[in-house]
Amino acid sequence: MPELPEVQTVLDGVQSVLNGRVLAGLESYYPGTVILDPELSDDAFPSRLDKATRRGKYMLFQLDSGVTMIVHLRMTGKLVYDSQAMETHKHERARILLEGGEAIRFIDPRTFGKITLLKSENLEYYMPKLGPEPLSEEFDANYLHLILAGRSAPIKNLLLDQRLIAGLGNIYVCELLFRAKVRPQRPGKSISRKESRLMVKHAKAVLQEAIKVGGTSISDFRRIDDKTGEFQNFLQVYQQKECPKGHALENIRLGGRSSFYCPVCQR
DNA sequence: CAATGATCCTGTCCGC
DNA sequence: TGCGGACAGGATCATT
Repeated sequence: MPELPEVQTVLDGVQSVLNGRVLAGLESYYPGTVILDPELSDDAFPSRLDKATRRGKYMLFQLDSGVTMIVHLRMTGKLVYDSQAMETHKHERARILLEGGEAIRFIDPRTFGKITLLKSENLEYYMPKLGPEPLSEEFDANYLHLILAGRSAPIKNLLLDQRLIAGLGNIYVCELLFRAKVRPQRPGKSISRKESRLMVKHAKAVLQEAIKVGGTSISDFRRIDDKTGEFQNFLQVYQQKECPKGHALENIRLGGRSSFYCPVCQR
């Protein structure tokens, strides 16, 4: 489900829910969903939220007990706020307990999502090495051109590699490649400096537009308040039949993922 | 190191 | 209606 704009949308929602509230605990209902740092202190809870941040598709909740909670939604994870959470939902894998019976449910049918609770000073050990944030200044034409040099893999696969750029996923890569008029199967090293500049520009634009409207709600993505995002209404190629100019789109598989592109507009 | 494919799971959709 | 197969927004591990 969630790429950078969706994760940012969820993070903003969770932050407003947690603001001023006391976190009482974390319950796990499915083996492997919750990961606990062996060095975790016993007094992780009760605590309050110090700071909520996003790194790529990871949400980081820094608690004032010296503990950090990392949430990754992977494909189908959702966070759902309930003012009175009683029986567990069918796909509820974990629950963040708040004071007074309130809770944030972690719903995840495919069980790929993870919540990690760790001593804040061990954060580096628990976070993978990620590339720059696509919305940061560090991600510019120079950087992109540099990491593409000498690479024979398709540009789409490289843009999805979180070690190179952190936060892009299948939907937004399809969209930015269309806007930059670059075919997804082009080898990284074949991308010109000019095309690198266009891809950077359009990556930032498409992400910012999506954040502005609360992300893309394909299938069942929801904000924590259960509202849908709106960016699915602005997709130009992902899961579409034709491009805005009316050309029939191709859908090929790259790295095991469906890749929509326009054979006329993209070169 | 780079590239590719399999894998972790469950639900949904499509064709027969 | 039922069944089998393909597919799904992600990341990691093994293999070549």
